[in-house]
Amino acid sequence: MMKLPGKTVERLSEYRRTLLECLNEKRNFIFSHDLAARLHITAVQVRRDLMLIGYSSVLRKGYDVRELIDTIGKIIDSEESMNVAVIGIGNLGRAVAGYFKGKRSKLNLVASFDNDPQKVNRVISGVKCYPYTDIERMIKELDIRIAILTVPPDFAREITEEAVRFGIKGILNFTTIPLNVPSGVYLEEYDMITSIEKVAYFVKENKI
Amino acid sequence: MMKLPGKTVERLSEYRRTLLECLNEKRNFIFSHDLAARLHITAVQVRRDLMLIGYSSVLRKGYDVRELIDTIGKIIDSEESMNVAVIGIGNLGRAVAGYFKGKRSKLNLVASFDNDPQKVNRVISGVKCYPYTDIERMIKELDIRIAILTVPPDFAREITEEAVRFGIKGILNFTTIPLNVPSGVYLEEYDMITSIEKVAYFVKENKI
DNA sequence: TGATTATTGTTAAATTATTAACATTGGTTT
DNA sequence: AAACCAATGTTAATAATTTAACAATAATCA
Ligand SMILES: NC(=O)c1ccc[n+]([C@@H]2O[C@H](COP(=O)([O-])OP(=O)(O)OC[C@H]3O[C@@H](n4cnc5c(N)ncnc54)[C@H](O)[C@@H]3O)[C@@H](O)[C@H]2O)c1
Ligand SMILES: NC(=O)c1ccc[n+]([C@@H]2O[C@H](COP(=O)([O-])OP(=O)(O)OC[C@H]3O[C@@H](n4cnc5c(N)ncnc54)[C@H](O)[C@@H]3O)[C@@H](O)[C@H]2O)c1
Repeated sequence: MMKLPGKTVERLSEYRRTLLECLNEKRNFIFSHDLAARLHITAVQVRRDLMLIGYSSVLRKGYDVRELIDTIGKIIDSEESMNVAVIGIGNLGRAVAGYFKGKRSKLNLVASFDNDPQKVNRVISGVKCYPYTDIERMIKELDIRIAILTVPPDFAREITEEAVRFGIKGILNFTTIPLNVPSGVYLEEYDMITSIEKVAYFVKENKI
Repeated sequence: MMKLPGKTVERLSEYRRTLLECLNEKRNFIFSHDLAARLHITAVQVRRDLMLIGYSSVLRKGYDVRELIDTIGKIIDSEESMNVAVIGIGNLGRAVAGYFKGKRSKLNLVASFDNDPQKVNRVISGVKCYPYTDIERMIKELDIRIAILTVPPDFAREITEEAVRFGIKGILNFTTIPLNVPSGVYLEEYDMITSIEKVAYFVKENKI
């Protein structure tokens, strides 16, 4: 399977989430335009994405929900589950940890790291917090591949550099500092302020 | 000024954040490639974006940091400041509120709403929490335009429908439910799980 | 001063992403 | 069974976004 466009990967994740909702509703088949409507995109887009992963519908009943969930899993999940850690278990870190814990079977949140003595060696939001000084050892011991970065901006660069050196292969950066990673490490950044400013801009423009 | 592409608006917000950092460092001028490097994009992209907003550099010293900050503000900020509320002041809501409070001069977080009796009528993460039942009155009284939605997924649709009816013009949706809004209302959605799954996918692919 | 260099703004080209078009498939209806 | 229909997979067209190319400008230097 050739590497998929990032946008398609994002949508596959969304398809799966939506399909899981379908299962809850005891819906076993779904048409492309139905799935599309739930996500407010076009049916063509759905069909095109599914074409890229080589999934075909059955009969004229639409896509087999369960089967498609599995197929998407085969594409976007890793074979064995992948371990994730939150670095900086402050306000945002706790929210993410609490939310994430136990959500995805193939992605396990196995640790958090912090340097606040009040926090280390406790279970916070369902996940054990280790002292940051142990990060090298724990990354190796727990085979952590992905880090969610929620430390104060000033520490983001240094911590990233270290985490990568110790074996982290993917970073989701919620700090406001753009990071540098060597090739071979995948970086995804999200800046809330940017999102809100974007909303504000289009609200303003609509008014005119 | 014609309506700018969403991507450009996002970057303008990022440029401004970076330029504010420059001011802190007492840097008063910056070259396009410098600004680009800090954000890990290309200099051409910076120049093209600035072209779109009609900003020109001075001399061969690069862009005047202070001036560019102002220019970007004129483009993406609204004339008078715009009021924002968080709906659902749980884990994520509190993180966002605490982070956002007092960050942007033109965007004021003026209220939060919740239906938990333990939370209403208290100041939480620096912002007053009102009972959800007062939302109609408060949106009007405080002239709230933008809502950040951090309620449990099951309530997202209904709350959105009401908020829009009461005058909300922009929504930043952090719930996992895709929302429907009428035209004239701007919607931005962000799904953390999707981001993490995307990271996991590319980590997996890199390995191969 | 005149050549050189660095940096810009802008047009054009390339790339990426989305949407449209349409022939195909197999069920449904008359 | 013939005509019709709904939905699909795929190719082609369109639109959006990014990158490249390059002439223009002014500072620097020999
Ligand atoms: N709260 C939000 O909604 C929000 C939104 C967007 C971005 N952010 C960004 O996310 C980051 C965290 O935000 P927050 O509100 O959770 O802040 P916070 O201060 O509540 O949390 C930061 C945590 O990092 C820990 N920490 C500090 N230095 C550390 C170090 N050197 N090593 C390990 N841990 C360390 C602190 O002890 C704390 O627990 C910030 O960079 C912020 O800009 C937050
Ligand atoms: N925590 C995260 O990092 C995270 C990440 C991604 C998405 N989300 C989404 O964000 C939302 C909130 O997550 P959370 O972790 O903060 O959950 P939470 O349960 O901590 O917070 C939800 C808040 O909404 C309030 N609420 C419930 N029903 C309400 C109603 N009808 N009207 C007004 N307020 C109501 C609750 O009292 C609570 O304070 C969820 O939809 C979740 O899927 C959270």
